[in-house]
Amino acid sequence: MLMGSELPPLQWLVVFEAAARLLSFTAAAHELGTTQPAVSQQIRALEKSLGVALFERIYRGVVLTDAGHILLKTTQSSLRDLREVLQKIKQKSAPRRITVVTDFAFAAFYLMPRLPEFRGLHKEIDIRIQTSQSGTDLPSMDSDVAILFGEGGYQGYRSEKLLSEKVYPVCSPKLFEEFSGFTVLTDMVKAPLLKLNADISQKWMDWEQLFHLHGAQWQPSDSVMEFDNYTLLVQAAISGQGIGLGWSPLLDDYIKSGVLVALPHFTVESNNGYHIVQSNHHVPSDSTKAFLDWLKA
Amino acid sequence: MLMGSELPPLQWLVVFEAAARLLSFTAAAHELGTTQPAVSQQIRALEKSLGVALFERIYRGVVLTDAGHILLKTTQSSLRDLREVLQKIKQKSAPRRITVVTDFAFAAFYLMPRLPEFRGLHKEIDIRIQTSQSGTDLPSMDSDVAILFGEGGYQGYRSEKLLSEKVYPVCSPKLFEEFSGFTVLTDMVKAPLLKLNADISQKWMDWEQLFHLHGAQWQPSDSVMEFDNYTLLVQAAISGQGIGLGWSPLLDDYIKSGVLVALPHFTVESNNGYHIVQSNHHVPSDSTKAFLDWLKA
DNA sequence: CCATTAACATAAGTAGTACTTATCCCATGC
DNA sequence: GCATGGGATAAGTACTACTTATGTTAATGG
Repeated sequence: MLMGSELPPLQWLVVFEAAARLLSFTAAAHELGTTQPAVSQQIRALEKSLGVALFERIYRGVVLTDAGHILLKTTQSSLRDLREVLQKIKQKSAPRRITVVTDFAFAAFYLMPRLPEFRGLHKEIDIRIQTSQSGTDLPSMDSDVAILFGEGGYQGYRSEKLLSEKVYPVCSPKLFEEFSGFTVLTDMVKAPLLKLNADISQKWMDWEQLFHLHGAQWQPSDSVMEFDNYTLLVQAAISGQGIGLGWSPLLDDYIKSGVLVALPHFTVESNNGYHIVQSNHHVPSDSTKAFLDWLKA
Repeated sequence: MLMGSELPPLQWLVVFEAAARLLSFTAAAHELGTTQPAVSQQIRALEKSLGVALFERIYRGVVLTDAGHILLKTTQSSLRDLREVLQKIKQKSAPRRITVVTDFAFAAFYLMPRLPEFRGLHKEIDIRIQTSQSGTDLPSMDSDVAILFGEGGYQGYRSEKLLSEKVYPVCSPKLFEEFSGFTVLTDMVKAPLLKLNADISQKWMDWEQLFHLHGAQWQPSDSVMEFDNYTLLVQAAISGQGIGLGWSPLLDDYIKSGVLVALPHFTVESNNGYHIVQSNHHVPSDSTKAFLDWLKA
């Protein structure tokens, strides 16, 4: 008997993959160098262990059920990954593709603009960026390295601080002139404040904390615009709709090019920041090391 | 004997994973409900079939070799994926996480800004965006859906046009005033033209084609700035450094908010565009369908 | 310095699984 | 209504892989 959470014999999945791809038990048997009854029996066993039909038996052939389709997709990608890595190990060649997991803001404002530079240095390495809304879902990430915002110290992972959180208000040059610079904090409420929606911003600094750190009291006023997304907030700031919070160095390029103006008087820092997070159990490949060296430089 | 490209018995990998995780054959045997020699033999067989040592035998235990580390990473993620999907199928529950593969520009300018809206509609679905520099590497993508730029008609895939390529020059409002609008094409060479580096732009329209389609001759001049990355080019356009090419609707938000001004006289369209690409063999899940319906609306 | 211990390796017998061969069954098409 | 081509079933067999028993190794302690 099979235990609930245990895997069935994985050979069954190899047989299933061939049969599902070819939509024929006979053809699958031929490809696998075995016989049709062997395939038939293994598929039957797999279906029994799952309690779900994977194929519908039709006249002269089979078609996949919904469950079969779902299983095929994952089976193919997993088997392909395994085949690939086993091949690589046989040839003793290092992996050339690295996957980086991070959040939308870091990907869009920091990583993507800089990646071509890395590509210039290491043409042979292909970087895949993976972003997810459920940002810190560490256990399910099958990445070489993650770059996550937080306090650091992730259980079961090595983490290293890449950037400390450093926040300053930013606005368009036009708005900056209009108010002839903002010299005291209370000036700022004259302009609309651009704010990230609470469940998006997660651990990021918000206006309330910034005011508090400067010894001022934040009072929610009408002149606040909420955004679901940092990209949209930055766009609004650029177009002069209000004052946003800028993370250094995410927005450095925008400030350098004059699209945004920083109000450095009101800069605040915290113990949070972006961390390079890697699994304890994995030794980084040479490609990963090259990427991290470049990132830290 | 084992054929070159074939997989070894996958049970070996399950045993390997346990042994590598626990760094003990005895403990792995205990976890798997078997005996230490069984583990020892399977590891030996796996190492023999790969021709590489996976463990280094040290006093009272084992440690992973480099090859062992590499194999562990992929093995863990693949086995986790398989366990997950088999569990899901047993419970007859639909997948709730979908992975979208696309290019940097589409991700940064179109998808990411709009995703919070989708999240509002479907809180239970977690969207993962995966971008890669080797954009159209279709066979190796294990995604639910890809959104790729090109002509459509990918071998072995269903594709459906999402957006037609529609390009117009864009610049900052300031530059636009400065030249009191650009009314004829040749006006445009007065300002610096922002250009994507050839090996990045791939199939995208470039200035040469745009001039050609308007019956004008493009002559490379000094007033051209090259960029490795569309994000950087757009930043330069926003900050008034020159005229860039804007893809509709990627930059619509910027134009709507007044950060950029479009020069619609010179709009050109092509048969290229962004296509929704899905594998022929996979039936989209309900989550995927919901995402695609939202995307097309 | 030798005995003990705790890890993995090896060897050989055994048990159980899974493959093969042969046959059956069913739906279609001529 | 018979031939065809696909999968299902059944039973014997062969082979794989597990178990038990023993060997090997290296560090520790008396």
